[in-house]
Amino acid sequence: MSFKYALVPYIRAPEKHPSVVLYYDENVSIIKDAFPKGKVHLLILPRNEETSKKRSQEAFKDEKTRKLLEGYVNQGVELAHKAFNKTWKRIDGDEQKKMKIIVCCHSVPSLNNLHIHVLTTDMCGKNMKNKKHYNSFTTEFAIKFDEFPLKEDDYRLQDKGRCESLLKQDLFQENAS
Amino acid sequence: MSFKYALVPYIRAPEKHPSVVLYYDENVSIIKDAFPKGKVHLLILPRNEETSKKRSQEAFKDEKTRKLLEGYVNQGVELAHKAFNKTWKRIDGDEQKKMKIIVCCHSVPSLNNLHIHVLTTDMCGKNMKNKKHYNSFTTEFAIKFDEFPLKEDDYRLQDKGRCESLLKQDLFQENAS
DNA sequence: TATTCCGATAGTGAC
DNA sequence: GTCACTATCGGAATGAG
Ligand SMILES: Nc1ncnc2c1ncn2[C@@H]1O[C@H](COP(=O)(O)O)[C@@H](O)[C@H]1O
Ligand SMILES: Nc1ncnc2c1ncn2[C@@H]1O[C@H](COP(=O)(O)O)[C@@H](O)[C@H]1O
Repeated sequence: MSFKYALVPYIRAPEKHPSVVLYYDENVSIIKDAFPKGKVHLLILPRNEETSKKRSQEAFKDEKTRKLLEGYVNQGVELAHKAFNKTWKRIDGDEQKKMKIIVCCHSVPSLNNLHIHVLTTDMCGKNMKNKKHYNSFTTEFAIKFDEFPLKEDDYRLQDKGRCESLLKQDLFQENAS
Repeated sequence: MSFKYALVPYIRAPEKHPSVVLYYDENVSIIKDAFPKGKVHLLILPRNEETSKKRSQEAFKDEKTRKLLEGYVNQGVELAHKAFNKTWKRIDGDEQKKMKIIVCCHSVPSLNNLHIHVLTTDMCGKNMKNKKHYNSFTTEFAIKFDEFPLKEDDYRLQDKGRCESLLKQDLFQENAS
């Protein structure tokens, strides 16, 4: 089996991987990303076989699929917040302020099974190692979940080359003042 | 003083560097290359100031200069053989067979003072570390001493870019059968 | 096409 | 645009009372 199917076990038999799977039901598995790019990094994996085969751009054209996943996205964000707060506290002690979370799909994924990234915005996970990693979450290469469905003329529907070029950009930190 | 003049001390005052200088007289210094690319690697340095300033391509247009150096080249080869035989012996015990020696100048040198490389063909010196090193002695980038004077249309007289491109070639071993 | 140090870049192989 | 490994490539400094 190719590396491209590394997520299959968590889709097929989530019950067999309790140390990785945080939640599962008949629709999704929510797992810890094995190579986290943020302090907390989860993946939401739709279990429906047809959905899992599709690119995010195609799968989330369908409103029913989108609506179904929305609830799980909220749940994933909640899980991420909980996991983050277990290890980290704000210096100012303000527990009302919540860590920002990115919910997105890569416009050109490497793994074949549809997955939604849910990660904290710190970009300082143990496996954040290079420009490609960074840019894959901080540029338009990352399609935010709330951007779906994409407009018909969105280049990320077709132009793989342009998407890939985003990964080669210089590092840029939003809100660096 | 820039690194480009690293050889100056051995030209100006060879008597002060007995551990490096194997031979000197009023015309040349013969020294051990500080970063040998072969098991034995010597440099012949003409001491005449005008000659030392010139590129090999220009200096060896002059027959008198060539003839003067020829004798020292033979001496350098002799010294190289002696040095090599001090450390290495042929498996077949045939002492008639002598180690092959390359006598050449780099078509685009890094150090400013004219120098002739005299080195064994093993290409396995302690400081043979990269493709550039290897190709600088195994391609036309190296102008063999007996090629001088170059023909007027030899690209190595003018085309620095083409010379440099030779250094990027894939490694190739002559007589690898 | 000096050296060393260091970091970015690029190709490979993975069952 | 998986990871991990390796090779390659690229810049900067090199000096000194
Ligand atoms: N075996 C694995 N288990 C869990 N997550 C993985 C595994 N292999 C890769 N990943 C993650 O899966 C994500 C795939 O990214 P992408 O295909 O670009 O959307 C990356 O964040 C990887 O860190
Ligand atoms: N300080 C030094 N003393 C002796 N040889 C040196 C020194 N610095 C560099 N070299 C050698 O000088 C040669 C210069 O090569 P090139 O200028 O390309 O002909 C190389 O073989 C270097 O190893």
